[in-house]
Amino acid sequence: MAHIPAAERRDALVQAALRVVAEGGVGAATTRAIAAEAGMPLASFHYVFDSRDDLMAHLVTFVVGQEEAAILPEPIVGSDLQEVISAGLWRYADLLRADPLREQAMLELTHYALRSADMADLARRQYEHYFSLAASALTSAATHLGLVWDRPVDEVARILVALTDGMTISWLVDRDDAALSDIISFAAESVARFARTPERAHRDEDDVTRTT
Amino acid sequence: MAHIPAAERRDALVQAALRVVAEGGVGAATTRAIAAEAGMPLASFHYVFDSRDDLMAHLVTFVVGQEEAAILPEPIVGSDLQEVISAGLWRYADLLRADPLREQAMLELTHYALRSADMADLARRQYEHYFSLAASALTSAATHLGLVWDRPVDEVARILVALTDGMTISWLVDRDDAALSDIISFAAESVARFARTPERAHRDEDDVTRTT
DNA sequence: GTCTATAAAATGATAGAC
DNA sequence: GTCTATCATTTTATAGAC
Repeated sequence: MAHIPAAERRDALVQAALRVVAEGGVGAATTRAIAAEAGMPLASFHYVFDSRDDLMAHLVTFVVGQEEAAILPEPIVGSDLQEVISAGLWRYADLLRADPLREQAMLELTHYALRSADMADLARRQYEHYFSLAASALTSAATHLGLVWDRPVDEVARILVALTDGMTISWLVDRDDAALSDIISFAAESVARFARTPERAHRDEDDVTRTT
Repeated sequence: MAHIPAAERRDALVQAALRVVAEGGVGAATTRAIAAEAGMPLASFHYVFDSRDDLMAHLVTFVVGQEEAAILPEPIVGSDLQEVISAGLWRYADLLRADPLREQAMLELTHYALRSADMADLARRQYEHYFSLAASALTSAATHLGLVWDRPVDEVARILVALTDGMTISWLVDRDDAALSDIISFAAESVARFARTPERAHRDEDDVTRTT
């Protein structure tokens, strides 16, 4: 058959692997299934990847970049912080509802990565990336509205990511759109309370930042 | 060897399977690995279970009951609702830190169940069970303190479960105890705001009780 | 470089001796 | 009822023809 650059084959196989994982879970991602999904003979798989684990590591790395591209097409603007956060969460929620299997695959890949000594670090980086994305969105939103965060923005970002993961699992399990809406409302309202106008000096009447 | 009642073998295999999943993930839960962990020959596996899927279904059912026993040993009392919720979440967090692989296994089993047409319903029941446990804890806490929930307690329970799942994943990924503490503080404070004293008549300025 | 054919290992499931 | 030995399939990985 035609000659295809190795880099191109690698990309095609990684993307095929994501589709296979989305369709049938990590367990369904056999070398044969992936090669077939990519329309290649099995041997092409091992020509560009050392092993199945090699590809899986590349897959985890790949999906992190994908998530960024999907979630941050452009910054959200609005006049109310709660509204802005809500809109951002809804954008993710729409993504989730449009392609549930993909988000399910993302979570499964995180768990898969955590099981391997080598890939566990990839999972950590994946989440650091999420935190960073959330923090940057929160910072930009607050700045735009002339607000400052009451707590370190990294901390607020973490909470937002946790809420997102939680609502994702919840919705994946029962597909309850009303409940999804409830969680988004709660998250937006609760997280927005961490921002204040900078005019008002920071009160440290309740310094509950750390109880460890 | 000695005769062992079938029911006993089934229990032993299910518990062995949970240990294997905790140790190496769902992918590591082969029939051989499970039988070996239970100290039985492979044939005993198929003597009491029709197939691997048969056991996995029983495993998912089993872990739901386990989670209940672990989380609800006795109701938590206190003088402040936020404190009570925080204490409840800390009890779960301690469980998580004491046996991280077990909670990781729980999440993986949920994803595994969602992949199978038959078991997807088990996952739904699993979460309905979680919601119900959370709702009952929230009701009892509020009642104890003479408070009523501003929103349907089922809705608040869902949010609490989502927060729990989110903080679990977050901690499993980076094992950051300080971040865990932050999320618990946030959750307790934010969720507690949904409760009010019943003396004050229910205002229906924002009647958002049900959007189903 | 590409692909068919096959080796090597792992896995689900069972037969049949005891 | 229990367990060893084995089958049948699947899967990872590679050899070797083109």
